[in-house]
Amino acid sequence: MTTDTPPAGLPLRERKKWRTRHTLVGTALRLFRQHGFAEVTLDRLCAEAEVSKRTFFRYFASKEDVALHAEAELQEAFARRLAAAAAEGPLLGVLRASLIAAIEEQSSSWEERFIAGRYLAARTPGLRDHSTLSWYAAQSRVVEALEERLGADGREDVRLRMLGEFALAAWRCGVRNWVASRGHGHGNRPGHGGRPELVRRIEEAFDALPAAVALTADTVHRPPPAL
Amino acid sequence: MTTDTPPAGLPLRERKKWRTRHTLVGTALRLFRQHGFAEVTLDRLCAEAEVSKRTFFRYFASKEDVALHAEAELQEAFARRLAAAAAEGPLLGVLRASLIAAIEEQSSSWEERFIAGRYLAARTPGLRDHSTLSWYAAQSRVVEALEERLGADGREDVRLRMLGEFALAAWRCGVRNWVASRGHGHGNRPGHGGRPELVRRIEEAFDALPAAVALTADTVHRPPPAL
DNA sequence: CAGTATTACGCGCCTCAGTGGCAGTTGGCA
DNA sequence: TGCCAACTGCCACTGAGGCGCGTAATACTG
Repeated sequence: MTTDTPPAGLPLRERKKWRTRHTLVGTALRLFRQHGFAEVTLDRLCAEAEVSKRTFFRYFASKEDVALHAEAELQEAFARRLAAAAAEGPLLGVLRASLIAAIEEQSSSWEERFIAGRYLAARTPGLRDHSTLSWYAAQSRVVEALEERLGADGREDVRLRMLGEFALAAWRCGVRNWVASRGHGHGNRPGHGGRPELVRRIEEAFDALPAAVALTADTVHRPPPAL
Repeated sequence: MTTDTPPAGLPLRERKKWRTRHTLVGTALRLFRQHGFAEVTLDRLCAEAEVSKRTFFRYFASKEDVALHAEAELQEAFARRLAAAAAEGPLLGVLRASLIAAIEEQSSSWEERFIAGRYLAARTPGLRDHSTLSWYAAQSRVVEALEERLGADGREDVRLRMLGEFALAAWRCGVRNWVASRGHGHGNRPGHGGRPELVRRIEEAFDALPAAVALTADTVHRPPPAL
């Protein structure tokens, strides 16, 4: 199951922690996929991963967290990218580029975990909710950091907050359509359904953003009449 | 505590149900405000309201639901207004008008409950999350209804979904700044902090929407230098 | 290579939200 | 008046999440 070697150069203690976390995520995703998220109790998961429940909660704040850990990694990468990016030109473009870059910097084992998480979220309302919330929180953090950096005041100028919401909307919309399109393609053809496709969907959503503001009822695209 | 007479003309059974729900919401808000959301157990709440816990869950899906019931009412009114509205001109304007109308159609006892809920949510992460989720769900329902009505396909044209996200963003942003401004005004001066102010904040957010798309770093409003 | 300070871990216990079965009650209606 | 259906209460149960404390491993110091 992909690489399970901890990043070299870390002190022993950190390597152990890395392994514990990695084991927890791995066994959790395996069990959830086999038996369903709700059907796997934390007690069982902990028994399987050979850690105490007490320890589990030292690594993850909730049962949902362990299933969606890949998303948390992405959110962190996004925040890092944005902090490192130069704030020049349209800020929406900066947000967009940071998000795309964060996706593309992930490893292939991340992609596996991410897809596994989305798979679970697609059939588990509780997980969908958790994902929604975590992205909203990530967006809030990002906007606050940006406000700090630019010396902006969110109470006086709401446009920056709006930008955050836009980026979040594009992400959600992109992921949504990406997931939907993965269902149709009879299995996972290579080059279809992976990260490139996800990135494409997100960019599509970003592209549609400016035009959406002025959308009227009669400029809505309707699907071709069913045959 | 405001009106507690059930809407006339209902059959006896419905009036009883109305009273049960009303009692639950009332005692819940009172207890939560007195002792904090987390400190009040459902057992205690049910004892105080003189219903069994089993019955509580026939009325509300969760402990959070009863605290934020006012928001659910507003969401429903919003959906109704939108369904009744003519889909002409810019759709964002239709969404905006429906939301504002929904707020303004509420009773004054609703306003009390709404404010009480926001007060609690402001200091209870779990409630904030619940509110966030419920609004996101409401927005999804609204967009789906609109897609249905206009015969649009969300997979082909993401702009309609984006519109939903815009409206949601304006709501969030409006409420956020409304709550923030209520804290400063040394108590609740009449005409300040009520629904008119809330509506004003939301409209402000809607107004800022189009300009936000093109926001650049050097056009961000900065607060006047602190003295 | 001692000894000591940190830090993580496991165990057992607890609270409480939320669920399900089943029996009792009450309103609607003929 | 009596039946049916909806509603409610009681009770036992599961599972998430938290907490104190004793133990064991790692890191640091001389």
